[in-house]
Order: sequence, then C-alpha cells, then structure tokens
Amino acid sequence: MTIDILNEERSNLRADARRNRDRILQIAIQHFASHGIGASLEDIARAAGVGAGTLYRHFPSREALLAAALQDQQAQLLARSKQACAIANADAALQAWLEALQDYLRTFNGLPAPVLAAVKERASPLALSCETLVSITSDFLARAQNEGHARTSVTANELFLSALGIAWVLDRIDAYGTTRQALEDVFAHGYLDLSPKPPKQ
Amino acid sequence: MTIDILNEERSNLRADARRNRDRILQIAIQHFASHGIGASLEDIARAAGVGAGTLYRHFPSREALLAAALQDQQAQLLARSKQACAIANADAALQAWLEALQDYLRTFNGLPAPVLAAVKERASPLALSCETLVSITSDFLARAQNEGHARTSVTANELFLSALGIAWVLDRIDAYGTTRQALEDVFAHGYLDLSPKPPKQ
DNA sequence: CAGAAAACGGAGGCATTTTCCATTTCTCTT
DNA sequence: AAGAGAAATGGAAAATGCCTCCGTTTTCTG
Repeated sequence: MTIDILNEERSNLRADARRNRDRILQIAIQHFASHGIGASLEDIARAAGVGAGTLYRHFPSREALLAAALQDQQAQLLARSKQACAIANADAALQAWLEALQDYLRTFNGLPAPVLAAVKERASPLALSCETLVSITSDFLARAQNEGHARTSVTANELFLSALGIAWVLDRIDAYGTTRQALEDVFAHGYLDLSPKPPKQ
Repeated sequence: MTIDILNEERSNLRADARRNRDRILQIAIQHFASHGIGASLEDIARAAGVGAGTLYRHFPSREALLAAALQDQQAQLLARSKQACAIANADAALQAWLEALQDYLRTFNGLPAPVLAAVKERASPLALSCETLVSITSDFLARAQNEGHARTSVTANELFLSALGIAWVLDRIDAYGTTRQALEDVFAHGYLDLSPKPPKQ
C-alpha cells in the first residue's frame, strides 16, 4: 500500500555514494521543475558536480531518476487521498481525489507521458506507484458508485486514463482559455446531457 | 475552408526537385506509419536516396514533412465530415465526426502531440488544418446543442482538446482492455450520472 | 550548346544518451 | 594506524539524431 520504492533509511551505500546520490537527486528535482521531465541528464550531472557515469550508476534511466524525484510529491498525494477519504459525500470525495491526482501530474511538465507509459510497462520504476494510484482511484470510484452518482459502467482504469489524458492536454496548453475547469467539467459530465427531457424534437 | 496547404498541381519546381520531393514524401509516409511520427529523418532521406540537405530544403522541419504526409488522410477526414453532415440526428452526427477525428489522429503513432502543439502555435505547418478541424467541430457541436442533447456549456475547443487527450491515451495504451469504446463513453457521458433520481441517499 | 540558376548531397558541428574502465576513495580488518 | 580489497568515481568515447553549409552537379533557357 505504500508508494515508497526505496526508503532513505538504512542503505548500505558508502558515505560518498550516499552523498552523491542525494546531491544528484536534489539537483534533479530542481531541473525537472524548471525544464520539465526532459531536462538534460548531463546538465544535472554537471550541476551536481559528478560525472555522467555516477549519475547513471545511481539512476540507470531517466525514469528511475524521475521516480526518485517524485517521492515527496507522492507522499503528499497519499496524504491528500487520506483527507479525501474523510469527506462524507462520496462524489465529492472522488472529485477531491481526482483533483489531487491532477495536481500531482502537474509536478513536472511532461509528467503524464511517463506515467502513462508506466501503466502498461511493468518494468518501469514508476509502475509500482502507478498501480497504487489506480487502486486508490478504484476505492474512491467504488464508493461513489455505491453511495453517490458515479456511473456504474465506468472502471477505475478508464477513470485513471482519462485523468491522464486531461492532464496531458493541460500540461501543454496551459493558459489556453479557461480550459482547466472546463475540461474537468467535460470529464465529469461528458459532452452529452441526456438527463432532462430533450429540449427540442 | 480547404485543408490543403500546397496543391501538387502547377508548381515551378525543377524536374529533379519535384521528383525528389515526391519520393521523400512517399517514403516519409511509410516511415511515419511504421515508426510513428518520431521516425528518423536521416533514415527517411537515406531510404529516399537523397541527402539530408535535400530533405530539409523541401521540408524545413519535421512538422512540415508531417503536414505534407497527412494530406491524404486529411482529405479523407474531410470526406467523412461531409458524410456526417448528412446524418439526420444531430447527436449521431457529432458522434460520427468525433469518431472520424479519432481515426485521423491514429494515422501515425504519436500524432496527437504535434496536433496539440499546433493548436496554440500559429506558426506550425499543422496549424491551418487544426483551425479547420476545430471549426468543423464547432459546426457539429452547435447543431447538436440546438437540435440534440449536447451540453450547452461545452465549447468546440474543449471538445477538440478532449478528443486529443483521448487519442493520446489510446495512442499509447492500445489494446489495454476494452479501452477505446470505454474511454469514448466516459468522454460522451462523463463519469458522473446525475440524470435519474439518486439511486440512494 | 553554353552560361546561369536551381538543386543536390554528404561531411561536419552540435547536442544528448549511455557505456566502459583505469583511477581514486573509502572502509574494514588486523 | 596501515594497507588490501571493495566500492565508487568521472570523463572519454561510441552511438544516435538533428540540422547547416557549401563545393559540385543537374536542369533550364535562349
């Protein structure tokens, strides 16, 4: 149920290795934040004062580095999921969770892409956390289907994937109109409204 | 109203230039189809039997080449929009159009990304066709809002962006469950269903 | 057919990822 | 406290891909 992949605690790294690892991670977070997830790994290595080889030994792939850089945000996301659990109204709880998820996906520019990739690639360092996210989504969805108004034909996977899709669009469109709220609205209610009696015809 | 950017007809290209341009384009379509929009431009040039310089002279950027490679599909898309226009039911017409749009966006793997980029970048070679697509979407949406059941709070832009988001997800998830139909369903109806009386509470 | 203009192509500059290994640094034992 | 061996380092280099530049070749025109 935990989202952590590697706790910092007791690890048998040599002192210099640990120092370098931490340094790289800290710099990576800064670079991902300012240049998006595509930030140059060479730049990160240089800024951290280590050789490229060192970076790669600690984080064999961009995704591995990304996964490590996301741990704090993931912890925050988990905290928000706990808060959302406490919301009495099931629909509101689901909505709160989806909003938290959107915020998380905004941590770094371009994050939705590797997260989506991780959904299907078991091997990805982000995969574990992805499964957790889908599973949490599933919990909120199930509750909203039972107690609230969530459509019963929707699955947690679809919900999660849709959230990714929206996050991806918003990631790249930004201030294009009043888009964020609007898109989340389409997401929630669809573009068709079959509820009241047809306005015409 | 046309989607064409450069008609093949009378162009004052020298014979060898036209030959090369056509050749490059033909090969590019094949490569984009098999390797996605990220296909190596060097490979395309080599396969077309021309130097990299020649490719770049004819198509200054990947997007320009992509735009040219998409012309046939765009023509097909326009044709489908005409067909959809003929559908009596406004909702069904909108749905048919959105489906055609999805198919178009599946032409090459990864297409949604440059299309989304083109939505905001006036300069992009894909921008013109993008505007056309949004405008067509707008027509179908307006009709479905008047005659059918499309929610009046939704705009064509939001609809188009949502379609891009879905296409992007499906592009990378492919056979992940029964996803396609399901996602389009969430898109159409949302994940909440407020229509009938609340099932509980 | 010859000269001018147009087009060609591929070498080379640049950026980036990733590997490899000779050297350096740490740690643990004695 | 010293030194052997394991661990970690860093940066050179290979691989890939984008894109430009310019000496050479092809086409067109009169």
